[in-house]
Amino acid sequence: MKIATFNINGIKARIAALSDWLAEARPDVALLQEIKSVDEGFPREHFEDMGYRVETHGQKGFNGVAILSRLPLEDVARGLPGDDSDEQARWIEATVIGDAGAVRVCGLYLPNGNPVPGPKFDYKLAWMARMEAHARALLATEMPVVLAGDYNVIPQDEDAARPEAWRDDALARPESRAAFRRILNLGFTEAIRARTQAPGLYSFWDYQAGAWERNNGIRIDHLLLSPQAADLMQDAGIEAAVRGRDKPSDHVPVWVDLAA
DNA sequence: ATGGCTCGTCAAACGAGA
Repeated sequence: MKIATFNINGIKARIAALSDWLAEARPDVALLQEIKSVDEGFPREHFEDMGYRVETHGQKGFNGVAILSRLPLEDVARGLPGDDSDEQARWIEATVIGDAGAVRVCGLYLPNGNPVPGPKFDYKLAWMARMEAHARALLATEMPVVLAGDYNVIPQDEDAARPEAWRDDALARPESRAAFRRILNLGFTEAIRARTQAPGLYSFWDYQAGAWERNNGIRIDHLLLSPQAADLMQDAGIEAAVRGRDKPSDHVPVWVDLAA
């Protein structure tokens, strides 16, 4: 079961680029962030015609997450538990029925948190505390669980081409990194880092200042595997070349392949 | 880089992103 995360930066602007990548990479599950669309505005039929079931959790203008799946889905849930007053569409999860077993898959769009300090940074840290509590509950099910998405966290300095430029940014602040490690330390395995410790692996390059051409990137899109999911991992990768195509998102797909 | 581009908005600048 190949599971990918991809922050597409607007579904309407990315139909072609996303469709091309789906057709060539053929992930079983694609977790999308920043669809920037309400549910009724998502081009559902286009992706159904490509063989994908479509589940969305959208909102007007910003944020929004979705699951595309070639495999059956059960028990779809929308919204991160822990704060009924939170209106932002940043979490969707479902159970994917694979040929060799079921996997609970969560797609997340973690808040950016800039500027620091301020209410947006407070919201980011509160959101991460809620995610930690929910991740603990998911681990207790003892199912294979995958937490995949745009974390807006640069875990370590080697995950940025210019770490000094991010030192005071919400993506690299010690509080953000500590909150990320708290989730990881519940018992999750980060898919890419289970495969390689190499520096220079990025999943985002800014549209500005020739960031892609200069390879001035950061690694902020991650897949965290529960112990039961990590035991099934076959491979993982980052599709960096997608950033160099026509009308690209500023993020690229990151994926894991599980024996499930 | 105190923001050089891109997206969505309900139609022109502006907020948000990272």
